[in-house]
Amino acid sequence: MITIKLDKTLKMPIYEQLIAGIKNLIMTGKLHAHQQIISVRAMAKELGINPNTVQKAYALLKQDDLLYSVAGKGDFITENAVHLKDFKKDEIKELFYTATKQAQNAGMWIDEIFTIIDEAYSSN
Amino acid sequence: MITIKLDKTLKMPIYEQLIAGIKNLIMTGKLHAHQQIISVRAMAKELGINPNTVQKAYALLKQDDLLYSVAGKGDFITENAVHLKDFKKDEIKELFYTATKQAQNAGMWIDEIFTIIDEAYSSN
DNA sequence: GAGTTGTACTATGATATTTAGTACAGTTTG
DNA sequence: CAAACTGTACTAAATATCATAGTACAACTC
Repeated sequence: MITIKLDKTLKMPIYEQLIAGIKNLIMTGKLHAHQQIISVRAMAKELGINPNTVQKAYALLKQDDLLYSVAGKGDFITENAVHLKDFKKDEIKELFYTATKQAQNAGMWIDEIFTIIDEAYSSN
Repeated sequence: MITIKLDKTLKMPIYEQLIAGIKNLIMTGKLHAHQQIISVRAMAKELGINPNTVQKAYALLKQDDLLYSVAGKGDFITENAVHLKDFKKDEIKELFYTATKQAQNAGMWIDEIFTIIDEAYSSN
């Protein structure tokens, strides 16, 4: 059973949370190439949101070449999705960059940062 | 001359960017305790935005006990602002945590992360 | 007294998000 | 074949957030 967490109280729009959730399922291998993804209407029902919101997320994923649709059948994961980790790595690198810059402004030492990373990496 | 960068094209609201900018000025020592901050109207004029937007930012900073106002005189930096770095550190720690988790999902090794941090920390 | 300060309103416009409902062509299933 | 599914494309409405515009008032400075 595939589960995606949504938090309506967050500022982040539902469709973005859904996209992030699906990307995560792909990266963690829970969704693989050519596998069919749950239908727009079924996903909406399962998450308790509007089908239009799901469709928006799927459309954007299709635009990013992570999903392709077969008329009348459904949506499937693309081959290209394998490279998601590579694209994601660039985004993550940017995350670390801005976080590090903020840490410097806050007067943190690099060893302090390393300790945090170590702690986060080891924890489950 | 104190400058704060605003980018209207960003998704982040102007008032939040302003708050971040002021916090940064405090943390870098460009604004110190009991120092008067530029008035609501003057700040608005200088940044080319509406006074109401500045007021919103100031009100939130006051709520966070980083500013206090003296009727008829203006707004000033609180003593408490000295501890901004400590609060900020907790937020930054959270940033590193989520980034590290995402990095793990993307299949990055901890050494890879350390290299990025090192690079970011050394660059200006 | 004139000009400044913060603060408190009302009102408006723009935009983004989400939901609701309807419709249609293609495919699968019974 | 017919019913039930698929993605897709609309219109419409409700809601929330953000930013702007304008006005007003009490307190303070010069």
